[in-house]
Formats: sequence, C-alpha cells, structure tokens
Amino acid sequence: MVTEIIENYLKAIYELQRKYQSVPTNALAESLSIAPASVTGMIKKLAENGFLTYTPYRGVELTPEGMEKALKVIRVHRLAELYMVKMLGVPWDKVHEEAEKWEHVLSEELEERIEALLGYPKWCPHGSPIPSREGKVEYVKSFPLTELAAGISAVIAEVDDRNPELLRYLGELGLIPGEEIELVEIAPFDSLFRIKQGESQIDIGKEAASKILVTVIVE
Amino acid sequence: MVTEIIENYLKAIYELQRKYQSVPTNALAESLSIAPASVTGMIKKLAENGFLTYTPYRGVELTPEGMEKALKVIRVHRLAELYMVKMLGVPWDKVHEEAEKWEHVLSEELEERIEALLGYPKWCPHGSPIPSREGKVEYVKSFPLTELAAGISAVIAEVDDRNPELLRYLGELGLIPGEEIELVEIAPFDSLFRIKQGESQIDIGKEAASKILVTVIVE
DNA sequence: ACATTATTTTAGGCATAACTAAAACAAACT
DNA sequence: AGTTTGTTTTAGTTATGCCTAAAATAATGT
Ligand SMILES: [Mn+2]
Ligand SMILES: [Mn+2]
Ligand SMILES: [Mn+2]
Ligand SMILES: [Mn+2]
Repeated sequence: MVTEIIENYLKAIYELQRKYQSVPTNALAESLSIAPASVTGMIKKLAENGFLTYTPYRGVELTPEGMEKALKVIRVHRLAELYMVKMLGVPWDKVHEEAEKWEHVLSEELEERIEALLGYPKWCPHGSPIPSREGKVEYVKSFPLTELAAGISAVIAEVDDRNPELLRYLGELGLIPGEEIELVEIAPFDSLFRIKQGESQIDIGKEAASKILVTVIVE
Repeated sequence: MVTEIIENYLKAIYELQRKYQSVPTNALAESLSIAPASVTGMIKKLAENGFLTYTPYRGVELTPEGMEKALKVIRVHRLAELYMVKMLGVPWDKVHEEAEKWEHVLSEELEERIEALLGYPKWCPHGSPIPSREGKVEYVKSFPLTELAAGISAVIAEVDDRNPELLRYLGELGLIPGEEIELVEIAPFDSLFRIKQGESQIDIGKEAASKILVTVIVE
C-alpha cells in the first residue's frame, strides 16, 4: 500500500532530482525533516517495492513507476492549490500547506472534476507546472531576478510556495507569476532592485529578488 | 495528538450513543470493523485523554470534550458532502466516502469558507443536520416510511448515507430529503408501498421503504 | 444455584515509521 | 599514503494501532 508517508518521500525525491541526478540520503532527510538513519530504512523499502533504485552510499533515483506516483501527487497538489485560490478564495500564501493534505486524499474522480472546473490549467498559483493526467510536465527555464541585467524585461515565472511571508509580501506588491516586469536598475552592492511594472515603480531587496524566478521575453 | 483514527473512534461513538446510552465495546468494534480486543486498548487510551468515561464491561460514554471533537468531525463531514454535491457536482451516493477523508484534513479556515459559500446550510445531502460551529445539533424526529399510515402525507427527512446503491435508486426516483410525499396505499404483506409525489406515482418495496425516514407535516 | 453462552478483557505479537548512538565508509586534505 | 571530516548505514528502541488466542466476567436459561 502506498501510504501518505510514502507519497511524501516520492514527491520529495522527485523535487530533489531536479538538483541531484542521484539524491543523497542526507538531502532527502533534510527535506523531510527526518533523521538520515530513518531515511535509509525507508528507501530500502521503497527500492524493494520498485519505486526507486538504491545504491548504498550513492543515493536514490526514482524508477518510472516511482516517477509516475510522484507526479500524480504533485499534480493533485498543484490542482488543489489553484482550486483553493480560484474557487475558495484562500490566500495564495496559505494554499501550499492545505494542499500538502489534499494531495493525499483527493480521488481521481475529484481530481478530474477540479481540473475541468478550472479549465485544464497549466500552472499552480506559484507558477509551477501542473503535470498532465498522463504524467507530462514541462518546466519553464527560469532564473532568479538577481541575475537579470538592468534594462531588460522579463515575466515572473515561479516563486517559492513554501514561504508564506514572501508570498504575502509579493502578493501585496502584485508581483505574481505571469506578470511582466522590467528591471530598471540595480543599486550599488545589489542592495536594491528597482522594478517597473506597467506604470508603477517597485523597489525590493536582494533577498526577495533572489526568490523571484523570471524568464526573458522572446518574441 | 488527535489522530485520524481517534477522530473516527469519537465519531463512531457519538453516532452509537444515539442508540445506546453507554456504548458497548462490541458495537463499537463492529461499527469500525476492528477486533473488540483492539477497541478495548484504544478506549482505555481515550479515557486517559479525557475524551470518554470507560467502565470495564459496561461500555463508554463521551465526555463534553469528546463530544465536542466528535461534533466537529461530523460537522466537517456533512459540510464537505454538501459542498461536493453542490459545488463539484459529485453524485450524492459518492460523497459520503469522500467526506470520510475530507473530514480529517479540512482546516478551520476552509471549514468556514465552505460553510459561507453554501449559505450556512442546515442539512447534509442525506438529510442529517450539520452541527453549528459551537457544536449545536438538532435531529428531526423521524421514522421509517414503513411505519406511516396509508393516506398520510410526510416529508422525507433522512436516508442512510452509507448505502450507495440505495442512494442511486432513490436519487433516480427523486425521493430525496425535503421532498413531500403521500403514502397512498400499502399492498398486502407490506410487499409494496405506493407513493404519490406531486402528480407522479411511485412504487417501492418494503426494503427500500424501511430506509426512508420521514416526518409528518405539521401546520 | 449452577451451567451455558455471550461479551469483554488480558496477554503476547506484529507491522509501520520514527528515534539515538555507534560503526562503517567515502571524500578531502596534508 | 595516512589522517581527518563528513556522510551513510547498522543496531537497538520506541510509539501507534492493529491482530489472535486464552482468560475473565456478565447475562441467560434450567
Ligand atoms: Mn505547493
Ligand atoms: Mn503531503
Ligand atoms: Mn456521510
Ligand atoms: Mn473518517
């Protein structure tokens, strides 16, 4: 049986694989807030169940089966987030936490009803792509706003959904995924990033700017 | 910590207390599909935690604290059922099962948003009352249609939400809570119950009739 | 009152998923 | 190559929540 706990492991491994080709035990332990020794035990079980390949001291990699399960959980998570924002009016800084629970309980029938009600959306409120029913995902190539050159226009692609404080801050400023902005200038020592959004000017610090992922506009 | 399992125990005890003043271990075990010995272990723990009083060999009774927790779970369950029927278009025979999961994961904030979106409803789709935020519930006095006398009018009050087949059957016939019907006649041996609903005549068997709870109409 | 039957509890186990402490291994540094 | 450091695994426990089999208690019938 695939428990909620297993789903969380698979999801975490999937996300860490965007950074590590083979996910180290410690990274996974850190991400799940579980002791490394406990993780070793669980990944052995997951390997036995065919969800991942495990090479001792080398880390783990999801099998196609593990990947499928992970994408399914992520799909429900992101659909749930968008549903709560659009249909229930839940603030975008709170939906991630709620979706951590919804992702484990929504039936396939509900998953599909919600998807249809939302008009088969492509992205969650934080800009992450929603995997298709068949498990296809396409991540947009993006980079931190801090790496953008002054004078260049870009579109906000994605923001960290696990940081409610950041989300509230950006939400108030209107800096949400899909919005077009221009980086007007960078103050000395990277201390301030001056942004133009439509007609308004917004100044944000380096810390916040580094957490806004953008894509350049290609015609 | 109040786990999902504890919530299910408290809910089951609450519902059994409508039948037993003190709930026997076996009845609870039966209702939860758990061995009686396991139930003994759990109720000891729940007693220690102050959710119920336990007299060995005599059964259990919820304390005010246990009652409060039980009503909270039931409230979320019924709100979730109605939400799924009205807002997500889920058939009424499927929502009970889904709500068994939702009842454990909805935050208070979502509970309240859903309640407001539904316009502070009083009953779930199957006719059971939705406890208020303060834990008030009022059950309507109802009895099986089989106990109604021929020629008398009544309103369908409540149907068993755990029986999808019955619900589909009644749903197709339009025999849902709130509908006014008249019991026209009862065929010999209680073999058939002839109902008038508006202009249409409906015949149903004793088995089904016994599961429709009605209230007589008082002017 | 005594025996039979039904209910409930006790005793002993098991699976899951976590923990800490100690040992083993791998990587990096001199 | 040998030592230090960091990572990972092993070994041994723990808490939950379930199980079966046996013992205890309560209810019922003669
Ligand atoms: Mn999220
Ligand atoms: Mn989760
Ligand atoms: Mn129900
Ligand atoms: Mn439940």
